[in-house]
Amino acid sequence: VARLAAAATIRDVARRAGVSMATVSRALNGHPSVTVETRARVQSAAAELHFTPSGAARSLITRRTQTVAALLPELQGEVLSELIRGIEVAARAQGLHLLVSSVGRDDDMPALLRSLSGRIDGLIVMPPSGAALPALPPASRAVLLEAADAALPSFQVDHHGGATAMTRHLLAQGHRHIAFIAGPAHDAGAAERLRGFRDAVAAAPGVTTQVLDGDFSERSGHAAGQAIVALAERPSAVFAAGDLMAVGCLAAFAEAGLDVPRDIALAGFDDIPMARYLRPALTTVRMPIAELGALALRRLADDIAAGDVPAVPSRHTVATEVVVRASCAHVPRQ
Amino acid sequence: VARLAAAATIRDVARRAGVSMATVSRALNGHPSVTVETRARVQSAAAELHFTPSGAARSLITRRTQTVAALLPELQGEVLSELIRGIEVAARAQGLHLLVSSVGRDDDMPALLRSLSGRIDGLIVMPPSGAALPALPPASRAVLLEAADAALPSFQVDHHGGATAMTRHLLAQGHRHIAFIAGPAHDAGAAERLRGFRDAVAAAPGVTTQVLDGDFSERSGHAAGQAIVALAERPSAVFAAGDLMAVGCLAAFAEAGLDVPRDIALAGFDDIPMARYLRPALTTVRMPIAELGALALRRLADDIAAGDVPAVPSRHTVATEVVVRASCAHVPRQ
DNA sequence: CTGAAAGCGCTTACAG
DNA sequence: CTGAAAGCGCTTACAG
Repeated sequence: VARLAAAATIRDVARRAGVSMATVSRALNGHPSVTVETRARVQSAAAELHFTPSGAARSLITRRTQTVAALLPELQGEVLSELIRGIEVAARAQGLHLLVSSVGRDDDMPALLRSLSGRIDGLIVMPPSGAALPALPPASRAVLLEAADAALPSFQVDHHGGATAMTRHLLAQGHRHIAFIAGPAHDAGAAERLRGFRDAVAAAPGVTTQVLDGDFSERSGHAAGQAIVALAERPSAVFAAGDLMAVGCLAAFAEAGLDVPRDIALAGFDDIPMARYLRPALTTVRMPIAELGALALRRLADDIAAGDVPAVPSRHTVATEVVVRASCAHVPRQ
Repeated sequence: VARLAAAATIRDVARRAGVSMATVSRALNGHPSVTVETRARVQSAAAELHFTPSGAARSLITRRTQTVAALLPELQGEVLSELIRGIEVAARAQGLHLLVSSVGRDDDMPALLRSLSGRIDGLIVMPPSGAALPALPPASRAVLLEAADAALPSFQVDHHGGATAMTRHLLAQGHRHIAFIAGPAHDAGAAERLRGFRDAVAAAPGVTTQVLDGDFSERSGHAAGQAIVALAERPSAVFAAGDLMAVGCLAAFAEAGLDVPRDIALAGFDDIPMARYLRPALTTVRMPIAELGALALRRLADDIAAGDVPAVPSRHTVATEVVVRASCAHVPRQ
């Protein structure tokens, strides 16, 4: 039976170059105290043998794996890929490998963390919506995403600020009766969006509101849209806490013969890729997801670089942006 | 300055349990030849010290890292997350960690592979569109995605079959003049879709076709749609090689006052999330992306488990599915 | 059933 | 500038 060739080790290179293993190590790692000739000899020996140092062996002695893990919940397609992209690009810029693992609410986080022990230099954790933060090993470097903890650095989207900004935008357009389709109560981000909406309207006298329940699904948005259509006093604008709910709401309005934005304005939150292709295109709140991931990774890399000095916990909030499209039109004053 | 606590090692556990390191290792790894009492003593000592074995040390001696890498191109949001999800879930089921890295066309693949040496048991590679397959280290286990190679196992979507099936669907609906909006020529999948379309119409006598250029972007689909509208003999159906191009095409038709599907039928390929929310909802070809990733991972895991016996190269094709929605209607025979 | 010892493939003070 | 040696934290024949 044929066998896969065994990889060359530093010992093979040393023998071939006629030097010690220590010299091979120094030559290949760019240590200054190596003659140009020696280095050249080592390099060609290494090349001839296709030598690549073993990451495992190196990690064992240097106590660095050049790897970080991202533990992420099962997210919607676009958000997940944006987040991974942001983290991955930043990781590569730092020379770090990225291990990803999704974690469901009933997954065994402790077991996962144990299996990661000695394989990573730190981790980025985004707990599943509504889940408690898992206990992290005391010696581990970690950064939190969309969650906060007194002991760890964390990065969160400013859901409150985004909802406030969008609500102010609607108010500025003249809307005085606004409905809000909320996300699930157990989701911290959804709760913040609702709070942002409430805070913004509280600051605007004479505005009436209506809050409808939703769960971020298109279906729940559709149901909310139907409920809004049936309302005795119909709002002039609807702010859905998630774009998918806005999509469902839009369909319900179309079915009821309501034109958006002429009869009723509609805004969403998330800026999913579909938002700009809807008819009318959806006004919404964009979140810097990739940026969020990149910031977390860079902070983690900094903390790792700091060595065994404990990280100073700190909370960071990243700003959102209102993206104005056709689904919200100015309401002329009566 | 405060310090992060150093993690306990197997030596600490041994001392605490009053046994040798060998016994600790055996007890913790479920080796049968350990007394229940000894195992219990070791386990409680390990628990008290929060001991978790070092992955690096274990990898060095066992020559297994329990980790595989996925080298993926910069994909569109949904495809990337589906693929990662498929691979990740399958990896977890096998007890493997997943390292992900995106690789652009001008990224230094060899350097990346070198930095991965000794950190992974194998890899899944999906080369960027139009890029040559990188040289893989001879000793590495690898599986290819959306590419083929004589020496490696590979998994590919059946683009040709999907395009053929969709074309047949259009033919069966009575369409005799069909336009095809092609993807970029350098993309192997796009070329296969075009070939599938051509093969299907070649088998149907008396059918006229028209092939327009596109690059998978909405913009190029929009341009193609405008060109189709301006055609002297307008086709009764349009098959866009990608959903985003279908979206652009649909917009061009709407601008020209053409109703889909009454005036003209439209089909896409990919089944992006948006497809079902379009008005009319888009008939398209769905690809089992998560399944593709899962199959590749499982094959890789099998090859790894086979030890140093070289893998038998083989090509696998995963089937697609025509998803019929409102954008294609039956054409009554004249 | 358990222990002492060797060794996985590197890096790094310590000498010279 | 270079080498011999120790050691990172494990696992596994080999004895007993």
